[in-house]
Amino acid sequence: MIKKQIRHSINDKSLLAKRRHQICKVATELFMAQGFRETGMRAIAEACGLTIGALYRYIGSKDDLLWLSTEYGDSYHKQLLQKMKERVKGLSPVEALRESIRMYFQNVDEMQGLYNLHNHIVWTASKELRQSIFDREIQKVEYFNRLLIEGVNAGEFEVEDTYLMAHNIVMAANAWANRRWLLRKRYTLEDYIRKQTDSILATIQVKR
Amino acid sequence: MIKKQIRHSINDKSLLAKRRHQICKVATELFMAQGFRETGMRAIAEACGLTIGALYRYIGSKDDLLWLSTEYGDSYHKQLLQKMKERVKGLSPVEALRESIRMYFQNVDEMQGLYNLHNHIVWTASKELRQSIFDREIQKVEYFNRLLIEGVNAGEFEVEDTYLMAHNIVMAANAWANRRWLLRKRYTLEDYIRKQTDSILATIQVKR
Amino acid sequence: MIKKQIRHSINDKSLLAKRRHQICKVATELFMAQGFRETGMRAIAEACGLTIGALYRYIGSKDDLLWLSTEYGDSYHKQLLQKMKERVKGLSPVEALRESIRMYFQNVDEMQGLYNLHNHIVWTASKELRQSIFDREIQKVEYFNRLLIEGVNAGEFEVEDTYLMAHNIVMAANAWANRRWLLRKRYTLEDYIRKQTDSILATIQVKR
Amino acid sequence: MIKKQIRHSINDKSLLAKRRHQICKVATELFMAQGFRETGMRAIAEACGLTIGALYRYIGSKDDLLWLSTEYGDSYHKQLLQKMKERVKGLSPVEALRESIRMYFQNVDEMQGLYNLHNHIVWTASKELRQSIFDREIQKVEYFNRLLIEGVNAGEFEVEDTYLMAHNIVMAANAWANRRWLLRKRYTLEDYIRKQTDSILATIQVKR
DNA sequence: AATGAATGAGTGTTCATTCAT
DNA sequence: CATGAATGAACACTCATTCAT
Repeated sequence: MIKKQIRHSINDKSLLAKRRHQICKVATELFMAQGFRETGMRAIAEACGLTIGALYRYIGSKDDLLWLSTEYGDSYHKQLLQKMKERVKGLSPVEALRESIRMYFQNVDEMQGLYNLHNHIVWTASKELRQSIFDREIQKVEYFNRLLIEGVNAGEFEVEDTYLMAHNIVMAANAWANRRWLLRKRYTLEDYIRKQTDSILATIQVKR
Repeated sequence: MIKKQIRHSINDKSLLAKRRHQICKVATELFMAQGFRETGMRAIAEACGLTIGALYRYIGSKDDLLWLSTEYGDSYHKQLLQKMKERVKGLSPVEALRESIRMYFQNVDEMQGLYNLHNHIVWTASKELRQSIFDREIQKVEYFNRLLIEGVNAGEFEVEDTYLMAHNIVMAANAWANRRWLLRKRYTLEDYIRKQTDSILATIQVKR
Repeated sequence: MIKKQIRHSINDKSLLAKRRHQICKVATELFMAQGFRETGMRAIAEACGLTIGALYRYIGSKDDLLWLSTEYGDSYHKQLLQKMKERVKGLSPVEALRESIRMYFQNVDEMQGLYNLHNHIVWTASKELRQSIFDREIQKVEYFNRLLIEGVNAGEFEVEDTYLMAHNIVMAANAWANRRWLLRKRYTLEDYIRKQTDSILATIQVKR
Repeated sequence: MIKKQIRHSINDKSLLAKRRHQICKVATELFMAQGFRETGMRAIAEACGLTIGALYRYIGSKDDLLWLSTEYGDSYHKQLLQKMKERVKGLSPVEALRESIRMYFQNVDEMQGLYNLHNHIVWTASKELRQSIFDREIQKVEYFNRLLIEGVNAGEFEVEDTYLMAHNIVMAANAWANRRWLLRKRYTLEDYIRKQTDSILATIQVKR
């Protein structure tokens, strides 16, 4: 991950971290609700209960907020990947896939705002920021790709193109983030996870 | 479709229509290339060969251009739906699905810019505009849903949740619009269509 | 002279020229009175009877005002040099020097604001701007240097270092621009010119 | 010299004096290097090894630093004047002038930064500060004026206007401070001093 | 019907200064 | 005495929109 040094003028590290977390959260929500360009720094500051001057002690620029949010996203992304890897140790391919999908979709549900924001800004962001966001998605695709390949190798799955299937899984998760309001009319998260998983397994599982 | 009355001050109706079409086309292209906020009215006027003052005789505000572009998209959407319906008349459910997916994905490929623009602005747009954009997507989901239901009724398909499957088809099309640069590294459009279609049919087709 | 293309969005060229002249004059006065950094664009706009938006239709940035003022200065500088050259044609070295000094000092008196501004900003300006300002001064030094050399060649003057003498003449002119308030207590412009000229001639004129 | 009472909140007078001296030195250097407006209080505090809050216990405002730097300059100015007066005791007018010019020009060379800073800020400074800076220059002019008058009285010099000549000497010194980079291409400091002195003496010295 | 100069609220950002701890 | 987080007015600049011509 490309890391960006974000300017600040706060000595107290724990205060910096705490406030940045809050700022990032608030900004993400506002950006989501109104768009990046449409959200003013004054609105962010106000929503954080800070003055504009105080806000700028914790970040260097408006763009930094985007970087901050990708960094947060990145740490959560890494945690998720780590947790999934640990969780599936020793599990059968089918169970591994089930569990991974469940964990991933639940993560998307929890972090909905972040996922949507990143999906949104990716089209206007700088090259580096865009790359940084896409990289994470690609890593997730590759994680599921590996899972599927292992299942194929174990003789459990039969998939023509594991990569495409992995990609579809990630797209289904994205859909829960940005079509949620629509899907929720028909499915709970649990329903959605179960049905999508069943559908995938129906496609790839070797019938005996 | 919700229609919006867009202010103007032109008596000659055919001139109004002609100019609006041009303005909409130019604006849509600029929005796609640079983003909505990033494209100034001056740039639009210039690209249309109009002055700023003249431009405002044909539209009421910058936001109107978004509406115009939606309407523009809407006409293509209706055409597509119409064409698909005609094309599948008399075809077997499998063929109908194959053809519809092919036509739809090809349409997405051709109109990529418009799909991306609308996918993007949907998050910033006013409630009505957002609704108008999503409505089209829902109509597509419903089109595929009907196709699947007909296949099920005909005993050709076995699908637990047709709506979800239809939704996944639409998401796969969207993916071709906004992950194209990534997918193109692995698939041609033809590959992508064939593989996605095969995968879907593998899931739902009744084995005999 | 390095020329800078200054952004604007005015079609009417004569209006552009007229307004720019006014803006430049006003800005020069304000910069002189309060300093460059200390003078806000709003103050300039107000002093011009323009709104801030209108001001920016004639210039591209605050720095442009500095460039504009150097360009004006440059055209006056060239005119002065031209006029001096024409004036001294056929004159004796002594008369040529007398006339040149008179014309130059009078020019400094008239354009006092411009001379002072340039003397002032030269220390904070960009490299190019600084060069552009100094170049003019150097040209003046060289003009007087040539005059002195011609006098020496004609056997009229006896000067150890013509360049230094030329430099001193230019410094004496500068002094009238930026120590004016002090010198005026003791001398009228005419006094100052006459006394400085006499002093110079006393130093360099060959005694017979 | 006008003195300004500068606010502080320190009881220990020797600490106040010590710190102020340091602050003034550091600030003057930064102002010379980057300009007054361009140098932030934070940078000054940091360069002094103080916190922003501590800095403000020793001074009342940023402008005070300019006063402090003037006072600093003033002490050097007084020293110079004192030294020159002592040096010329018993010397002939010619020698007194030679020595004074040499000492003065060397001082300008050494303190170049301070001279330039004050020459620069004089145009932005408050009325009182400006007066304070100019006063020193006037004192120097008067010093040389007296020297010249004494020479005239002694029958050694013949000068129409001693004040103007004294003023020219001070301007020549200033030129070495703010045209140094240009003059250095042609003259060493020694050259410059000698040539200017010779030129002056050639003008004023009574020929026998 | 067309022009384009004018408007002015709004943008992101800075920085001298204060004051609770 | 020292700290440094907080303040908020000010800055240069933009741009959708209006309206006299």
